[in-house]
Amino acid sequence: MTSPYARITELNTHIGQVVRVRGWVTHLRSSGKVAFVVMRDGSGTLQCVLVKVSLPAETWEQYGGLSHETTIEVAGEVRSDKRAPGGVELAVTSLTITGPSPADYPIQPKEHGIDFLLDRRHLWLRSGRQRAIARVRHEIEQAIRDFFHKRDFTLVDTPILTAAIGERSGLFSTEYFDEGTAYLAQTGQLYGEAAAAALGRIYCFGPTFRAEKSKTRRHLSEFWMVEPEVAFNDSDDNMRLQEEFVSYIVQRCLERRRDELIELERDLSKLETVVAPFPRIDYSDAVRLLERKGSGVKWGDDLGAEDETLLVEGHDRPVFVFNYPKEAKAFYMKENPDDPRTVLCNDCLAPEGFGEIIGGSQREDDHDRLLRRIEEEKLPIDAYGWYLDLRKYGTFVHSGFGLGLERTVAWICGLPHVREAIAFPRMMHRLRP
RNA sequence: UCCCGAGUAGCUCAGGUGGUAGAGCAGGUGACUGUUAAUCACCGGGUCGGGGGUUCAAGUCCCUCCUCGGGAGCCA
Repeated sequence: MTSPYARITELNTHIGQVVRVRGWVTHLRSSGKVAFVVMRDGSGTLQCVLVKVSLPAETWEQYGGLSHETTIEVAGEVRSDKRAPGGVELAVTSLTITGPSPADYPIQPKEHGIDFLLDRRHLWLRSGRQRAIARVRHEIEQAIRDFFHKRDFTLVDTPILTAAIGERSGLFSTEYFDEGTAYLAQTGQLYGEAAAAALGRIYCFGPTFRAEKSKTRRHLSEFWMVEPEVAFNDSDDNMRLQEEFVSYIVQRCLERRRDELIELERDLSKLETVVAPFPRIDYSDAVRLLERKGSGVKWGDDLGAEDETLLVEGHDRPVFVFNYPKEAKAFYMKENPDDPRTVLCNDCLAPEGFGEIIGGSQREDDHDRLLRRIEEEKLPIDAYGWYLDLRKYGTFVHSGFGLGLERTVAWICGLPHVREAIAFPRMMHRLRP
């Protein structure tokens, strides 16, 4: 009487066989003498059919003890049936409750407020939409690793606890033994530059932290970023790498996560056009274009979220905006030899108003110019001694970029807010669960 | 930090000009042999975010505080 365990996703290879399935109850429907239990095992969902007259009384009794999210083990014959969602169902002969669930399970198959759901994120993750997002995110992460691995990049894990270094925006800090204050990393880039001089092509991929008191659909206090750094790549090489990278990720999701994207009601035609090369707009041209479109932006300003949306209007793939004014960008970006007011850098703006997913640049490789920029920004020179060494001992042209994982997940899945793109989002007003 | 918006049943919300609260879903009970977020009947469920004020009377009007959401700045 011990039939084999099967995962729901593989049941169509067991038609006519008796199997056991373990999982959680997601829906209950009863018609008196026939009852339906829809269950989830993590691999898929399955409709189980219980017919009163063909079941032992105690098995039928068990049905009455079921509620939403009860953990059960069922056994029965796998049947092909047009009336079943997915075309396959289980004709139950025995049912065991292995984990009861009280009747007050809070998440119903209906609309809820975002605050309510985020307070119950640990349970919300069980819903179909959240599972689809998790699978697309996984595919994106795997695609990122495969892309770089195939191109002979070496993964270098950079520190999360750092001294004061990186960018200017808000830092999380903590006491660090006798060394004073440590800061949670906002980027692995500077360390990536050091590693690029050792290994040529590297990338880092990990969590990063920004303490800005920011409350918008594009912000998290903790998010994941992938940052490649390539020796001897100039800014043009850098953009070519970006467009090939982004196209690869999108096409791979279309190929392997189509079902999830359809469940998320994503318009796939908007993703199918994401193929390199991407259009490129010089910053100064972008400002002129924005002025014509009625934006209040002036040369020298960074571009706002609304400007970004205006720039990608009419494009069916991401758009590069390159060579921003020096003042709008970080100290480590290389001065543009053709226009010293600007630096060799680019943003990559996702279409449909999803905004900036990549920031990249060629790095300043001239020791003295970099030193001057550090002084101009009034950054603590002591902390940057090792970074300047990279220019002192065998300087080299190099470029890299950072791609925000959650923004990319949000774009590909069509999510209005990045908070759904990560299992347990960290935001200004949210540290738990 | 600034600008909007919202807090009413477990959840999502409705409550013209002030007269001490209502729906759907969820929960409970019952009916139903093929349901698809099943359907139908009945039942329980509320310090209307906190405090203060105006008034015979406040969910409703005024003040204040709190919490949250959306956006801005900044960024991936």
